[in-house]
Amino acid sequence: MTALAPKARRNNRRELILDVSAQQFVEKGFASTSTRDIAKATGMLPGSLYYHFASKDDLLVAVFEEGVQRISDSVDTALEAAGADPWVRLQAACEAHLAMLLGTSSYAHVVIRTLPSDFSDAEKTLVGLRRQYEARFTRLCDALPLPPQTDRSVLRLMLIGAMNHTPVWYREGRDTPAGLARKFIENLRVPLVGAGASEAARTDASGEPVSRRIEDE
Amino acid sequence: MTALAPKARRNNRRELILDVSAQQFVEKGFASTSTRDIAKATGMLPGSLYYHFASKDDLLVAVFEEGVQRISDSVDTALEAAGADPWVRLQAACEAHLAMLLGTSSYAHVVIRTLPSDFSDAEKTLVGLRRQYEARFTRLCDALPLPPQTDRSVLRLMLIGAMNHTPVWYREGRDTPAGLARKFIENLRVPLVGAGASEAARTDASGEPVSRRIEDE
DNA sequence: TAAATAAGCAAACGATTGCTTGGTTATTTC
DNA sequence: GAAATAACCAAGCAATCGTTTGCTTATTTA
Repeated sequence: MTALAPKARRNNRRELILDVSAQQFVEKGFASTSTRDIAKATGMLPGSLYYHFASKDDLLVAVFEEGVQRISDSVDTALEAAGADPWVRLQAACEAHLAMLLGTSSYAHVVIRTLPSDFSDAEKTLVGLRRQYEARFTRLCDALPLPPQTDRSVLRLMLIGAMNHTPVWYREGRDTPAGLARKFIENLRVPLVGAGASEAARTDASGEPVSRRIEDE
Repeated sequence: MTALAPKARRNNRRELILDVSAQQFVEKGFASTSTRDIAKATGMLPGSLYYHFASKDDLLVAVFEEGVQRISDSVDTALEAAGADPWVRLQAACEAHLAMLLGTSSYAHVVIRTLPSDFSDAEKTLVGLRRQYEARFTRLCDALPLPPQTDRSVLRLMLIGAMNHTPVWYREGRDTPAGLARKFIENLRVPLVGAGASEAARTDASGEPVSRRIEDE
């Protein structure tokens, strides 16, 4: 070894700083969180943060990276135990995603809330990280049995948009991540009835009078 | 008259300030937009803004109100011409919502992007305005012919979340608001095929017994 | 034409911002 | 036990922030 890893010597408060930052970024937003706010919550002086991070932007990138790591791990773990059915797998991924987003940790929430375009220097990094994570949903949606003309990209983006909006309205007790994931998938899933019966009710693509949903009976 | 309306005398640059503010709030975010930025873009001096608005927060509230007004009018107008079919009506509302959100004007975008909790003083005002607007979607979703156990609140919140996420990924030319609205609705609409043939393909998603979508009639 | 007022300028206030710099302490390593 | 270094303190810098205050100008109204 000798010239091996630096390996956190002694108590390293880097993690504490990250925890506090994630929480405050979610509570007040990045721009409205001052480095002094973070320092105070960690029990340090403002300048001491710069021993661990080069800049405030750098601190956000670190929180973002940790958030992507955590939510990715969570989804991957859920998928390993999810079996083979494509809809069940997608639902499991959504449940893991929502659990991270609505849970006590703030890291995933930062990933969702942060607009990469607000950080022109790190924009590519942030977009790349998020894309790598969301690739999981691309694959999951590609595996779904869907009518041939379905736009799977739009389906995926709908689902991601719906999930990432939950922090705005979610109330603990009234719902659960698992329950929401189930309802989300239930609302998107098309019952693939045998023998293409479903196409009968499909709409005319160009937006004009669409076949009615319940017309008979 | 004598004691009648104040009635904008001469050129009133209030509207210009609002336009500029809406644009910059969307571009850089509220906290990262300084009053000096806004003043410069209007050709005024920083202090002059305070002749028209009492504070920066006040300015945001004004933009927000204008945004709610515009998107509400747009949706209402679309609904007047939309006929009676519940799905067609919902799709028309979505198209109007998306057109405002993805169009050139920034007002609606501010409404979507602004987190009321970031403005504790005006939080109730902002939430109230947004709720009044979104009530339109509550009514539209209530009118849908859906399986009895469907959670219409979740359906509505899914749709709103999906729509409000579009500014993140929308690219002009590749999609249109109308096209997206159609795909969104298409993905949510369940083809009510005759005689419940669909149940065959239903699966129990997460180990919980999921009530089937289409069971009766 | 005189008084009133709408609209904005000019200049600065105090507070807060992200960050730097030089020194200090405690722990390791040799 | 000496040298090195990880981790932080103490103090402050320059820039920017939202906002205020007093004054000027141009347009209305009477």
